[in-house]
Amino acid sequence: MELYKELEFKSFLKDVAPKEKLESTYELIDDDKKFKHLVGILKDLKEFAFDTETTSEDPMLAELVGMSFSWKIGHASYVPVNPAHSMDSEKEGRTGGASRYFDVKEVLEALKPVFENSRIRKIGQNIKYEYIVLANYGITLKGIAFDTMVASYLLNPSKLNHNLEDISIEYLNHRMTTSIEELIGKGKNAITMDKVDVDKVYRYCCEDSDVTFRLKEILEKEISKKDLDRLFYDVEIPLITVLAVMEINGVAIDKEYLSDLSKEMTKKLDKATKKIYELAGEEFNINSPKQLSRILFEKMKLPVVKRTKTGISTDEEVLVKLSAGHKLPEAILEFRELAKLKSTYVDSLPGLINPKTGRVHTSFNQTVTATGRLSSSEPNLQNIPVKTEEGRKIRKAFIPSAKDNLLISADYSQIELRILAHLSGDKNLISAFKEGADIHAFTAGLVFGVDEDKVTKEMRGMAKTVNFGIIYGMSPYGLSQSLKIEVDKAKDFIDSYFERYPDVRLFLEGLVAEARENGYVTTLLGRRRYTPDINSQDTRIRQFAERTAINTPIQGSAADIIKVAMIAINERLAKEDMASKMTLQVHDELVLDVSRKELNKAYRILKDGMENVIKLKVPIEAHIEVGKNWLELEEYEI
DNA sequence: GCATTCTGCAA
DNA sequence: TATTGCAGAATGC
Repeated sequence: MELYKELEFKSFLKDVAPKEKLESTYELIDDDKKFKHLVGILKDLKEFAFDTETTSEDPMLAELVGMSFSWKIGHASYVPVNPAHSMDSEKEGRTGGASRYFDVKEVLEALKPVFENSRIRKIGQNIKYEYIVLANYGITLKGIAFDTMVASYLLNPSKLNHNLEDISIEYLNHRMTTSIEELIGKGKNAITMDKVDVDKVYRYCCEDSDVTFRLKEILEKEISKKDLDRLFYDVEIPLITVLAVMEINGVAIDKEYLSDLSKEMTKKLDKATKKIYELAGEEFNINSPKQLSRILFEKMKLPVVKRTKTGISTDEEVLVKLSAGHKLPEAILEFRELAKLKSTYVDSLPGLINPKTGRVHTSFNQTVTATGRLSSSEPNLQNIPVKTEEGRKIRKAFIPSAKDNLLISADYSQIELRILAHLSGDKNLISAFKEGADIHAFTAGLVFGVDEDKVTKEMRGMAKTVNFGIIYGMSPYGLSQSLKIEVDKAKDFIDSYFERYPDVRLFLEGLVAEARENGYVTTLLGRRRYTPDINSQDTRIRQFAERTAINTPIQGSAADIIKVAMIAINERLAKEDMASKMTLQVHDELVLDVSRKELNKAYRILKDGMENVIKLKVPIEAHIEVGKNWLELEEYEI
């Protein structure tokens, strides 16, 4: 559940923000002389903002159709280019008159020394996008110095959007002028533009660079005011390049294996479907909660366990309970598992393979989560199944990029509890980690008052649930639900936990107090999340704010640590000129695609980078596995 | 076609 | 009435 997400009074802001033009001059570069002059200027600059116009939103498929540049307040220049495949533009009558398209190859050849000169500072809005587009033209963008999207995110990570439009309204009190879509029609882009369009459109492209450059001047001061300089310039900005390279690397997928798996699942699904129809006495859409409710609760008259906003719940928890009284719910559960895996992963992943590279290129989003974590989309490679046997089969489709390569996976062991030990300074928790104890068994020993070797599986399991719950700011009721015990029992459990870890309690209470006092909480590296609901009159909303005040510094510090590790590991891989590539990050796990020759070297860099780049009051441990796919990994140590 | 709801996958 | 995400299918406008 998500109670709090910053509202974006979008329409409101759009109505009140002024729309008058910025005091700016925009220039269309439409002959060779002007272009040469522009290149001459760019070469001698200390810094500039730029923006690319492309044919696709996916940078891995995008072709360049124009670029704008701004290097002083109130000015921008736009260079229209023809993508490589439509060089017959002259025949189409696109040249001559006031506008002319330049050949993309010639433009980029002239600009390459500028883009690759790290002494010229580059400013952008979502500049990871520019990095990837240019990389696909053989240009390595160097000197990335500022990203307005990332800056806006650090200033307030709870915002839903960090697009240029919204940042411009918030910090410049300026509403962006008409979008290209509004101007020339939806679905049209620069490829389909004619000469007249370009004469109109260049101003709007220039506005993007102009606004980006103006925003940088403001946002850099805001970043400093909030003491976010180190986090921004030493972590988030260097991370942009790391993420761009990971996205470009992509992951290889075993298409044939997935195709076989799909056929196998179709058969199983057919069987499950028939069984369900038989048990239900009729055919219906099993995927529809509405139709399923009719069958389960009206036709079969099974008991109602819980309700949703609009009807009766048929989720997993409910079906498990109903399984005791009837065979149908169990059959539905089996169907659900297969249908979910097939549609979300098995059948969708092949369609996301890039035809040029043969790999899947996820987006690692740097400005989405409220806590500082990354997110992954199109496809989300951070939720590939692992818990069930059927689900794990999907991991086998994730393979190295070459036949002689292997995957190395490294994951942090109990990173969030180690952070809790560090931040709280709790003696018991710290000594547990220093001794290398099994933390859940150790906790069980303390809470149940028995020696660690007397801890049963059940006791350990309960302690594990409590350890997780602590990180989420859980209530006695929450724990009682999770452990399926009485609320009083759960309360006793939590009380004895805090009795054994007294400084953890003080620390967590301190976080809530801090949120009330400052209006925000911070992570290890000073990342902020505001807690506007911490004094709400509404108990539910206030308690939710209290839980986020507890969870954010822990989850966010873990995000800080792995980000620093990623930068260090990438630097070392590059310095050693290695062919091994970082390909995935899953919150507490990194995956590298390595050649066998480099295995030991990559192992050392990975292990040392994850464990030693940041020092806590307790050791940080990374567990390393190697294998020929993401399923069949085996423990690896040198 | 787009937004909402329910559901379920991960750390 | 346990934190953070992304996405597919159904549904309704």
